Amino acid sequence: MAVTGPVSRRERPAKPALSQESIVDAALALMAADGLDSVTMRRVAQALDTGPASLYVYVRNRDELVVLIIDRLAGEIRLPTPADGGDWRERLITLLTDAISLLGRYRGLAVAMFATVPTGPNALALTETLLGLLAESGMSRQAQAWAVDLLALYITAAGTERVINAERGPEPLREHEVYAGAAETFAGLPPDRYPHISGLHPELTLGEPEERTQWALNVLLNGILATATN
Amino acid sequence: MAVTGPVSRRERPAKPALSQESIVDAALALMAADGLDSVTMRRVAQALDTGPASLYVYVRNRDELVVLIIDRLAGEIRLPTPADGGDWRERLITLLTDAISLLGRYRGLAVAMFATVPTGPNALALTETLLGLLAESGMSRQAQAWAVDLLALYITAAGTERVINAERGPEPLREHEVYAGAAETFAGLPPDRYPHISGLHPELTLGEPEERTQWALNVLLNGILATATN
DNA sequence: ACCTGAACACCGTTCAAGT
DNA sequence: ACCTGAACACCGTTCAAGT
Repeated sequence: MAVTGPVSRRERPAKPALSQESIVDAALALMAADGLDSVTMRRVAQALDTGPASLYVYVRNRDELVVLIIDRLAGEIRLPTPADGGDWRERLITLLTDAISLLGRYRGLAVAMFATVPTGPNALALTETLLGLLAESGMSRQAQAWAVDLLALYITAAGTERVINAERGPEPLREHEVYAGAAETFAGLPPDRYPHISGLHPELTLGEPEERTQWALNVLLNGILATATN
Repeated sequence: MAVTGPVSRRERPAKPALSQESIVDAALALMAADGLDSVTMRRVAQALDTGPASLYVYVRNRDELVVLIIDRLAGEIRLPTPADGGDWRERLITLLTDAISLLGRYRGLAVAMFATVPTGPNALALTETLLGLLAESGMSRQAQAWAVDLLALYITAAGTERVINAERGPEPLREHEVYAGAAETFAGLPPDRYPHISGLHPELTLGEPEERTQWALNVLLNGILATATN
């Protein structure tokens, strides 16, 4: 019958060779499904069909793995080119909006970015692009420098707020809980003790996240253009 | 000799009665010394001379304990009264600066605030005060509502950046590492690939944190006043 | 009702031993 | 050099059993 020999035995999907890249791949799959908290050394190892100790050959520790994940995801943001048209401000707002949306797509990503100064190649390319757009604005050099920091701070912070929407998990989205919870708390407050909070109903809970973000980005750019750096 | 009986035997500092308050007290002591990560149920229990299971009588879980800690710390911020003088803008900036400085004093606090919508009494009092000041500004009602959110987002984010300074731990402050690290990374970058980053030296790393914060707060307020809410 | 010892189901990281 | 089983030192939370 069939010749015996180095037959390709049917196996589970071929165990991928261990490498820094394959480790980040596996981590990213966990991240996409269940957020950064689910990216444990043990679970990443399990996904790669090995033990946790094996990962330490390619990665110093979990923090370094997180840094690698962040830079990989930073690479997913499309950087605008001059060919895209639009003035610096339009292109900048598009870029920042994209970044916030990415940060909101992975639970735990935005929070993790506060703990790290992103210096990976993709993060640097992003900073470079950001600074290029700001350089076109005509603002002072010091304003450009501080602006890039402030904008990075804002998109990271805004990203943490968006994440609630992406909730999956066992129980079906908590989005309702959170929003209703906040609105409800404000609504149920005694007006004599909290006159301003009560009085600002319904404005406090009005507006879609996207609308509020666009407003905030315009606030930042208008403010930066209007504020002296000394 | 001495009368025997209900003598006060020399003991270690009297074991305090367990209560939600004593638990938060113990947690806060750990927090002040080593940051939020060091506030584990097991260590809090140990500080109170009991086992971790005992805490669950007074606190649903660790998350609830963190919420209680946050509100307790929110109570430490001095709220300005009309007697303080100054217009709304001055008083607002003072309040926000104080909040950022508090958030920077406890490692992990600011990051934790992103995970929770603070609805404790002290946090609400802070929001009420903030809205009161914004109400004096003459901006639209919608702008007031969105502004309080944006300002809260900013102070929390700014708080996370400050924390590095408060580093203690075994190894003596990493402050140098971080700052030098960032400056060094930027300085060592190939100018042909990163012309804007390289070209913006030394502005990128210029300015004390306080100076940058004051600029950012003015950016936010100027921007808010200059940006329509629709 | 309040408290707790012991257990359960996890973590990150190290290290000696294998190939 | 690369890989790994087993261990170490931790976690949060639960639960049956005590008072």
